[in-house]
Amino acid sequence: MSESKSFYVTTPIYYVNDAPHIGHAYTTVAGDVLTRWHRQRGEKTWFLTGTDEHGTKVERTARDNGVEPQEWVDRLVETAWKPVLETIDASNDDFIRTTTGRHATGVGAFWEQLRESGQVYESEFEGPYCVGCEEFKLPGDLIDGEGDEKLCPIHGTPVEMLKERNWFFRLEDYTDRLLEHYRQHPEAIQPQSARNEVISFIKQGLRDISMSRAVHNVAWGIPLPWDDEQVVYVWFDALLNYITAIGYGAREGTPERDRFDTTWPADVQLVGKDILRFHAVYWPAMLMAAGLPLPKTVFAHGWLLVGGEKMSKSKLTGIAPEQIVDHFGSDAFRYYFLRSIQFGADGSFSWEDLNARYNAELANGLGNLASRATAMVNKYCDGVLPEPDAYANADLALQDELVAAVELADAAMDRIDFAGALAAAKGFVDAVNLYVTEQEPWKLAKDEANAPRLRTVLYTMCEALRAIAILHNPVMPKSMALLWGRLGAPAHLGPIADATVASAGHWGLLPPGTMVTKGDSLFPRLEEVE
RNA sequence: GGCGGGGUAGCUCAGCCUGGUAGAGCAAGCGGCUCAUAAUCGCUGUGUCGCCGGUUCAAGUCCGGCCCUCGCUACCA
Repeated sequence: MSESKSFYVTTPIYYVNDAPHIGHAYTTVAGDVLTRWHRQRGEKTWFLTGTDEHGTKVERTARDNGVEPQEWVDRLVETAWKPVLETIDASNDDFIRTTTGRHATGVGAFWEQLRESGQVYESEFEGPYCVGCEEFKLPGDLIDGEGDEKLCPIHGTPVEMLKERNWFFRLEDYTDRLLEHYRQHPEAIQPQSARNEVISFIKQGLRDISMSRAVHNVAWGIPLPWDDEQVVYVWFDALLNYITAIGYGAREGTPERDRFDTTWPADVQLVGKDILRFHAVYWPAMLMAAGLPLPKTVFAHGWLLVGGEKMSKSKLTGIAPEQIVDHFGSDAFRYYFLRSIQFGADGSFSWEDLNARYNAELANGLGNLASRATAMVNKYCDGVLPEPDAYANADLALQDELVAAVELADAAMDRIDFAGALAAAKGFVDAVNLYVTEQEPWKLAKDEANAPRLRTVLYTMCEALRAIAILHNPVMPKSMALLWGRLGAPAHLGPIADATVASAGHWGLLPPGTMVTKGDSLFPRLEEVE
């Protein structure tokens, strides 16, 4: 079995109880674009997303809504989470839910294995407990009362220290191994700032951590195979989705096992910086404990800021993806967030900025260029792509710029630098617009003697657009497929999804004679919103 | 408190590692062009580069101190 390994990309699994907002969509889009780019390099890929569905909160809201937890999460997944994937045009290969059998089986097997190898042991967890909430509280969530007293933030009543019997994972044993791993693999946590935080956290020394909860406190979870009074604590259930989804634990010789062998380890695991520690400390320690390879890169991206603050429901700054997509379309949504925010840093979102960038770069830039080219081929050549005459210096210079742009974009994608890749692509669009203005094909068309030159210029424009379509296809698959069709490319070059990144830089692949059509604007100019 | 980001043009940001007295895009103004989605192309920036001090012939750029802001500092996503 030496089948090639897939380039494996994951998003976090989203907590079903949350309302999907553009922050979730941002992560998913990033994963989708990264995957599509690698797919267009001709690599085998696998892109996973899904939902995290266990825990107290889900259990409680289900009860509040008068339904069983399973019914509740089924409803949320079908009405909220899966539709978002359609909205943003995600091309995930799979969708994992933590309440499904394939996940639960894998989780049980995983922890059973760790228990057998002595890495899980029984002990007591002690923490602040609120009787009103009937649950343990986080020290950081408590509010100060009189003296040393701590109060429950919900009930305002004093919490009491309570003990609970739990199973613990020997996290402490991995302190040095994790530090050593990150020393040897600086690319394993990106960006650098995220890596620093994780390393300084680990350097404090790790402590063993409770990986289960008593059923009488949290019933909505995956039971421990060896202790029916305990369920797996949500994080130690959720993290495992990345391997259960691709067949972890499947028997040798099965297709599932095959999938696992050719997919794990993940190449890029995208996470929001708020859940970095779980992914860069607990998760790799768990994998080490199970003798599995570690993900190559965990990339923590920043938050979307609205009005300078982290988006939040309580401040009513949570924005649903549809709000944007309904007006601008999924392609523009995808383009905007990846283009205007340095991946890894926090980024400001504003409707004004979105609108401005849409009009400047998509409508006036790329879209208008497509209009110019297709309109002129129709006007001057009856819609038939002309055969170019001898190339002049300006044409050759543009061809060189294309080669450079493809290289820049490809290298940027290797760094998971979406903004860099799109900047390179935009640079080429600008170069082509300038080329058109300087070559003045509309003047050439006025004199029959210039017909050969006109043909060359028109061909160059369309061929440049072919490359532009490929370069932007991972980000804007819908409109680039349209553009591909307008150029008459499908009949000769096949679907755009099959066009490789490398072929974008090979000049002259679009054969003269194709039918070029004008069509509606790819990105119509839009009025200000809000 | 400790650690880590960030503080640069009206807005969003790059530059700082490898010092040479400041850049991009957007917005605004003027001009060119007319194939195109009133689009495109060119020209136009007097900014205390958070503050103070130091090193240097020369400092957003290196060093020290300070201020503001965001985040991390163990079992909440």
